[in-house]
Amino acid sequence: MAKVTHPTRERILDAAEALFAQKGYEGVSVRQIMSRAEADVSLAYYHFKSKRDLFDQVMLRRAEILNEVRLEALDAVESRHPDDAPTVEEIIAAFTQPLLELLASDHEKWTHYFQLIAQVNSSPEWGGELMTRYFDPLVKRFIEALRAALPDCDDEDLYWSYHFLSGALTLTFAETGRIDNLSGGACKSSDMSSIKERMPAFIAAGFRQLCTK
Amino acid sequence: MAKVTHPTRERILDAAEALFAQKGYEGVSVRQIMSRAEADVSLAYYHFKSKRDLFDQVMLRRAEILNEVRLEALDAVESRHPDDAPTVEEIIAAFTQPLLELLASDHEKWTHYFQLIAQVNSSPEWGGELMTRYFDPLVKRFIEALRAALPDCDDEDLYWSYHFLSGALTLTFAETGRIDNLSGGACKSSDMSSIKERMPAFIAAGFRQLCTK
DNA sequence: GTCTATAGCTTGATAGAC
DNA sequence: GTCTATCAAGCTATAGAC
Repeated sequence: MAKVTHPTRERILDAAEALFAQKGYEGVSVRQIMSRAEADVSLAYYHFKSKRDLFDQVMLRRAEILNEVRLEALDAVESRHPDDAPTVEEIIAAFTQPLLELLASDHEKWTHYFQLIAQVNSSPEWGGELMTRYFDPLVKRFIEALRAALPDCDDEDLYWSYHFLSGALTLTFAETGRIDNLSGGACKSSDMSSIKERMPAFIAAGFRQLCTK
Repeated sequence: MAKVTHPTRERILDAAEALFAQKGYEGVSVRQIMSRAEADVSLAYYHFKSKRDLFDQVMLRRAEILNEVRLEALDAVESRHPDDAPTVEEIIAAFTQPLLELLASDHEKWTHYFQLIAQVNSSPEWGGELMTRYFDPLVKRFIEALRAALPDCDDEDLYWSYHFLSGALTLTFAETGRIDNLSGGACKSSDMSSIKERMPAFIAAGFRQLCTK
């Protein structure tokens, strides 16, 4: 059964997502959001309790989808290994590949969401709490899978390796244009095939280095 | 000759740095900054042209120091190799070790600065431009050193590897508390010796994986 | 569900006395 | 350099007609 959603509510969420992604939570007013959504200011408070509630709903909407598709990707990898553990590369790919597929389905909206996540993840005020709230159950499942693939690894190495992965991943999908400037145009933030070819290999090598005796 | 600095101006910069780091540029008012600095609001506009100018001066103050000490660290590594190229590990260590030393000299203030950098780096609005403005000359020198250490590496692999490093580095030094929550206390954001042991090894392995034929 | 109108407050920035 | 006082604008949020 498809979830019934109000088109206005969705338009508000889309507008809020785009503006929060660009300017941050405090950098955007409800008025600017509703102007982009082409609806009256007061409708924001009809559909949501407050600005903060609107932000939380923006975070939640795609977090649920993201957690679902990543979990499916991990399940698929594990079902291909009924008797042994998947490799580190396969597990990291199951963590990153779904992001590329979501981008392929609707680049603009998912880019906004990933930009928002990158800023939340880097925020001392919200990073620890919000990333934990929305993504911890899934991340813990991935960490368990990695532990099985790296049986000699101790917890500290595993968690720090994941942390390095998290930083590289969120910055990369934030598409800030930084690498475009630095490389003088040789690399493009939006070039997803370049990322697909390189990130899992780079990250898996890091995990092996730290987690293999 | 020591640079003459006004104590009030420095107190304003310190207060602004701490608050911008915690809440972001838009999340903080000039009044809050001046309240923390224990000075009148109007003094902000005596010492700085505008809120934005104050922000720029916060960014610049420690960027100059950071670029200087990192450059010295790279020079030191290279002067130990008059005839051959330093290793990838040595170069990455010259990039990360100075941050740990600055933290050891004044943990609180440098932590605020690194938290600010992490948020700027992840911002689509400012990340590309500001990181380029303040850090590009230094980063380009490090990339040239890495190119010499990895002679078969093509530019794209090199720049993407640096980008993954940048994400891991800025998130790690932002000390958001995320890894504390995720690991259930097994790892601590503020545990610099854990970072020192792990980050250069993780990152250098990634560089080698991508940049070695 | 959508609008007008507005309350109550905070913002960035400045003028001018001392 | 430091203060008081203030402005014009923008802010979140709500009340109430339709």
